[in-house]
Amino acid sequence: MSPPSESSPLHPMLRKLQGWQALDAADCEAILGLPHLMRPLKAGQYVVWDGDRPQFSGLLVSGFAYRHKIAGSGARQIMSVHMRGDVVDLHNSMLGVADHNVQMITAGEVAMIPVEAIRELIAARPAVGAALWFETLVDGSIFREWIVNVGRRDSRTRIAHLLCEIALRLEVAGLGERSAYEMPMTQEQLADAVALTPVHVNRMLMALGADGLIRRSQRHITVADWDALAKVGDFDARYLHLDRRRAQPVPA
Amino acid sequence: MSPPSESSPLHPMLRKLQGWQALDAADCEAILGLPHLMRPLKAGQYVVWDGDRPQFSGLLVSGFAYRHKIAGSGARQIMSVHMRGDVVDLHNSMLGVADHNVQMITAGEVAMIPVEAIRELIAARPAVGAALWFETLVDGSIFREWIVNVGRRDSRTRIAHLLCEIALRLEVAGLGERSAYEMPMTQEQLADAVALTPVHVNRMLMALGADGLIRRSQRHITVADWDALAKVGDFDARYLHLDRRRAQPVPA
DNA sequence: CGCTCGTTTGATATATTTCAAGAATTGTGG
DNA sequence: CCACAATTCTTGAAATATATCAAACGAGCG
Repeated sequence: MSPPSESSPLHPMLRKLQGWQALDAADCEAILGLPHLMRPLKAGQYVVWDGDRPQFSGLLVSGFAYRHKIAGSGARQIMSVHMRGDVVDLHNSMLGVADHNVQMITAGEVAMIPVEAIRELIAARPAVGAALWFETLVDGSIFREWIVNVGRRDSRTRIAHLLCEIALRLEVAGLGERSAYEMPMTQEQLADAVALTPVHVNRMLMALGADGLIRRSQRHITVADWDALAKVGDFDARYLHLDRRRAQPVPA
Repeated sequence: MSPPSESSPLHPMLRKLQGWQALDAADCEAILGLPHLMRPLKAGQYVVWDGDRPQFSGLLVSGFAYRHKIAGSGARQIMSVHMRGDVVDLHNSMLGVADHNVQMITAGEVAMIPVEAIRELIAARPAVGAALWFETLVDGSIFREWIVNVGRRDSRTRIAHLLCEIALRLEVAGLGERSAYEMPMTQEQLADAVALTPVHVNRMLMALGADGLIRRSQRHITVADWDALAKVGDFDARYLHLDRRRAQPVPA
């Protein structure tokens, strides 16, 4: 298990948490000093299974992942998409029994942190506890927006909304620009995120292209006019609570 | 502002938090000693408006409330339903700016607790912080289930699922039995919770009745065969994390 | 270079919505 | 406590967004 360092794989998490809550030197040291095991994962591999009693909390160091559940009908519903720096199963590990799956979209690496170490950390350093809490509160806000997206927006709007969310989050994570980025998901996965059929997702992507809102070549998305796409997607970034984030040191 | 006491309106919250986390005498005293203002609210009144910067966190003491957002199309999506003992806007008040509305379904009372007092409490008493965190984690789990419900279940299943959730939560809150309870919402509100049309909700309720799964007279719901309804509703209570709750003193 | 997975397109089916109106229940002012 | 108004619930018929089924096309991979 690694010593604290600037190049620690835990660094993206530290940066993210600092966005939510002021952390002093001791807090930072404690975070970077968390014991962890680096685990390389292939595309499609599960990080947590529904029903598990996870002993570790996974921090996504590279690659993309999603949370999902399988309904009784066999249909899959994706509930969130995650990228570098996201703690992908605080929810499951804190609650004891996983109520959903976490699966890799692409290949990547996850730092596995023992739940016990996290519990001790938040007991010892309340500011870190608060930061982690905020992280889960923002996740909650995103879940709420997804309920609206899936429940009360038509297919076109729904997809445009997801394109906006991913664009913005990639930009904030330093993994692309909102105006041009690489979509990490297939259209089938997109479909399970917006609760539509892959066929229909495809048609709507074509339509958004035909209307000049986006351009695509394979998975590469170019957003011609951000404001227009946001309008079509009924996208108001407030729910991401990015404004709550404090000034950050420039990423390495 | 009230002194701590057995009959404090904050007592239902204490009981709920004790379910998530062991609290010592000092923790309990600190919770019951929280400053608060009792606010009577009429049916339909807003507790928090989307966009507000709430200075208080509302604890629902009596009556029912829900969270909702209005999509760009004007359609409303209800994201959760709340009852006695629920803290209805930790989310909004902790995040600073409300990203959704909280509105009373029925008349009721809300204890308004200053956000500052809560922040001080969690700083001073980490166990209480942990309990509140669990509360929001469980809320998050329910949000995730609702994404699935609204996204990947057909109308009949969706409604049966909601009937089960409400039944069970009423029972746990000591406000009814799962086999016979008073539905606090109109069919129009039900519709906005499951993302359907009121007309269609009505038809499906009639259908569930015709199939002998439930009986209704006005808002009174009788569940003839719980297991059958749960099966039709693809309802697996795990997401409510009730098993995490520890033994409780019998309610007064 | 052939296979597999992902995307694209077309034709048809269907669950749910929309529109409309009547019946029942609840609330309210006199 | 009644009568009227306003919700809420119920039912029917027609419209439509999205799903389903099916097949071809394209691109990455061993």
